[in-house]
Amino acid sequence: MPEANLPKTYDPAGTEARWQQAWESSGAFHPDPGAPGEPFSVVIPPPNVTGSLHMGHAFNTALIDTIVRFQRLQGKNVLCLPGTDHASIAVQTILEKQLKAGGQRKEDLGREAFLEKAWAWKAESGGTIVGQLRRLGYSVDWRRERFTLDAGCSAAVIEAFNRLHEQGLIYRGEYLVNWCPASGSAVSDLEVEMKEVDGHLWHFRYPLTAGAAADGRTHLEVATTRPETLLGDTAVAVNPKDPRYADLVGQTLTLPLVGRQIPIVADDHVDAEFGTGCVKVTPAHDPNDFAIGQRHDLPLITVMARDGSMNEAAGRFQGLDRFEARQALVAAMEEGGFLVKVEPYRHSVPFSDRGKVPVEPLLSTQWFVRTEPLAARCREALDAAAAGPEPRFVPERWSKVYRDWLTDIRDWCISRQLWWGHRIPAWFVVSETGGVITDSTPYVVARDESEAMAKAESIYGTGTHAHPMVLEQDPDALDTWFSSGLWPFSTLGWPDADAPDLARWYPTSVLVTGFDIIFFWVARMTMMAGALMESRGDASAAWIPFRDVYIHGLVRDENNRKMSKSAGNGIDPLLLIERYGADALRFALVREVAGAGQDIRLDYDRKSDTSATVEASRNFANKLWNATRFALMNLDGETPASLGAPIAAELESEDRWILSRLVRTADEAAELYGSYRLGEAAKLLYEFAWNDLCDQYIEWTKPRLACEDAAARTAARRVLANSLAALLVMLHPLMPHLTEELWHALTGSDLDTFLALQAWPELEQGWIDDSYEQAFQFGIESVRALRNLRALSGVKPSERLPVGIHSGIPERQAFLEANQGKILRLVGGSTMGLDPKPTTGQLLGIVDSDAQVGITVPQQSLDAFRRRLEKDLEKAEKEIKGLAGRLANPNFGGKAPPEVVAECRANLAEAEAQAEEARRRLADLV
RNA sequence: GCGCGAUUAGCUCAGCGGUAGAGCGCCUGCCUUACAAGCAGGAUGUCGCUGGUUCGAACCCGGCAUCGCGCACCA
Repeated sequence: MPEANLPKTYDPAGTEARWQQAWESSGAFHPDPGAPGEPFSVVIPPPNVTGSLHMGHAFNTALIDTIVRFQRLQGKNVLCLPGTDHASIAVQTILEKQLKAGGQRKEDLGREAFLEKAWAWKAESGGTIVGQLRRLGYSVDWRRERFTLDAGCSAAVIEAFNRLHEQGLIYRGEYLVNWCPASGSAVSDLEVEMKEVDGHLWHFRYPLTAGAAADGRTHLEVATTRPETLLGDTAVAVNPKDPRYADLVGQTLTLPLVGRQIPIVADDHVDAEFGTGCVKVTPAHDPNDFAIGQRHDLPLITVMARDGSMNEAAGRFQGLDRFEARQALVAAMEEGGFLVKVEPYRHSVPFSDRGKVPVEPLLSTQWFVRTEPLAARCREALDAAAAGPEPRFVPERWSKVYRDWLTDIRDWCISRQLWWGHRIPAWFVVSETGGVITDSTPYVVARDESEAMAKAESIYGTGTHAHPMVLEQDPDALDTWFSSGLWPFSTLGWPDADAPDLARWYPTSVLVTGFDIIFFWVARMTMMAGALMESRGDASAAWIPFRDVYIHGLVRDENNRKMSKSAGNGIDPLLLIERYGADALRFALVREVAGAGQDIRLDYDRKSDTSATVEASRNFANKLWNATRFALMNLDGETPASLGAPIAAELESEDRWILSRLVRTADEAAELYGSYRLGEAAKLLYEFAWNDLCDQYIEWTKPRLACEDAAARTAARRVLANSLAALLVMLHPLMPHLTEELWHALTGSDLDTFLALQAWPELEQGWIDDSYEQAFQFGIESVRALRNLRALSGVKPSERLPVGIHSGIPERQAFLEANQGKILRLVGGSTMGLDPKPTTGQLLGIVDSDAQVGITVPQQSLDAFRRRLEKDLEKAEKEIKGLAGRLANPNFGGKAPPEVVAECRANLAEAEAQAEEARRRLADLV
């Protein structure tokens, strides 16, 4: 519990743990779908259970939690739902690596034992992750925590697969897929990363079957970066417009080493300008060649096995690994006189994201999602929604990236030859094909085995077919992103259309995620929703699973590299939390965010595990701590509630000023938070708290808090207590633990009442007042000018000196008379004169053209003072020159808006007056 | 090749038509009892280069340069 006397420095560790525990055990963030309040919902991007969280997760968490905590303060019925992702291929890769280290393969364990291991891994990693998320103070509903492979999500996957299949949106077929030999699985296009590598371009001679052409040519020359695929060549292609080869099209070549006769075909794909203009065509091993093969009805010859070695079709190269085969083949070609030359060649090679090896385009029978109809629906929602694009991207530019990807999209290969994941709900009728699964084994898609059996019976259960009917479920698993694509509705209870959470919180309010998974995840979710949630919709796109998509940048390290586990430059968020506190880390991350979703850079010293950025936020936390400590010391047991709201009649200058600033800040902060400009909200509140409340208000009001006059003291207490309480509420989304702690200390609220569930401050708009703000600003500037003179004078700070301030403006004079005592205290003055006449022994300074200040000093430090005056003069003269130049331009007077011209004139007069004043002072000095 | 972003104080970044700001760092002085994780005062910039639009450009438009990212790729 908050201590009556707060210690001098804030210690986050105990405080944070205490409130995390209190929030969770009280169910503070466990919303009731039946409760009132506008619904606001977020499902968090589920982290992969691949180990522990990195800074990117902490960043994402800080942003989401700031948003949902703000919305809670707005009185909405907020659901923030947490969970984790089973990360099929990533986790399986980790586990297989572990097995390999122990000299085992997954086949040695068997499917069941392997899955047990995987679940054990999930339990450990998931536990670590959830622990880390708790340490950040995430205000999610842990009672609704989900896992993409839990019973509910699995049921959703089966249902989704069946419905998509029924709609003709899932099909099975043999196509060229990206095969990852390391994982032993197909992967999708998105899981392939193009990398530049230094390779070679081998030029080969393919002899004409006819011996020699009319012009005497005996062969064509082709070039390749992958000689081993030669064994699967079934044609050589040239451009149809290429005059060099026009007469050869239709003839055949003899494929070296193999002896196969392959045709010369004409195809537009071939660039006549590149190389010799002849391309070898290997339809079974290259996507472009596959397309050429389709157009020319070429045979497909697969020469490679799934482990990346050469197969029986490779003849004498069979059994060799694909890279060994390359060497062997080149050697054989050279020996046979078919090698023309070898050039070094830098080119892009597709690599598997997970396996980190080159992927092999391979013919394979897999399951696919037909994406175009789904993508079309998403594009329509983006372009045609009456109420604006759905979803709405923030920043908007990402919608173009999203749309472009949904245009010309290719079908999505969803089957994976993996064990860890959702097993595909399809059953092969193996009794039809001798007990084994082949590409031609018939299958049924069903919700479970008994439904599958019933379906199979109805189709194959008659007459000629084998009995008894034997089914075997497809051994393959689904792409992880298939279940992730259902996340916004599977977590809310889908496919139960009547699930209360689904009814209340779907579609979700905002999705907050990094741009790197727009394709993987964001687009998959909208596509899935288009097929499965569309029935919800009326005319509008109510099925789109989130209204807004807030895209944030990546966290980069001190060298501007993306922080990632694989690069080894990640920073464990817990390290920084332990050193500075979760609030400091959160505030630092959010504060770094610029408006446009730029990447953020977190500076970090790896030797000492320190970060200047986070430290600055920690210091801010400590500042708030001490401001509250100061308030408590002066409130004498009173609270904002017991004191009541400030009363206009008893307010002094600084009260009116801080209240005006407070209301403005609250309005602006609400606007910024609500429009996802979180970094700006953080900076605004930081400045208000530190500059306005602490540096100015508290300092000006100290004399009243200490004075004998009970009425004056109470007035000051009211303003201080209320301003601070409002500030703590406004900062709560950014620094939840600290503000919860301080708010309890300040308000004396019960333990089971939470700041997290309070309302955003309701403040009197009437407190906003420009004239008070201006008058007080004059006070601030006068004090600064006097302090500056003192600093120049070299007089000991402890020595009190007579000061003078002069202004010709009645309001200012009134302000000065009313605040003499406070000003004297702030500048270390002994007496204050309001006399305009400079006297000898005074150092004089300028506030503006109206106001001058002076201090009386025993000995003047004339050199420093002169330098200051010269500098003032120089500055004023420079300004005069600029302003006069502008005014002298006849076009300026004619075309610029009158108020700009007037302002310019006023500034000129001001600068001239200041210059004049400075000259006079300089003359006096001599 | 197509597209996107960045280029502002020593560092990290705001600002996006009226003559430049913050944090950190730096200089000077302060343990002024809320806070030295602090206070006060101060210094620091041909706003990447180059044309143009405008009375006026860090900001708008056209080039160029450098860095970074995405997509597509020619064997």
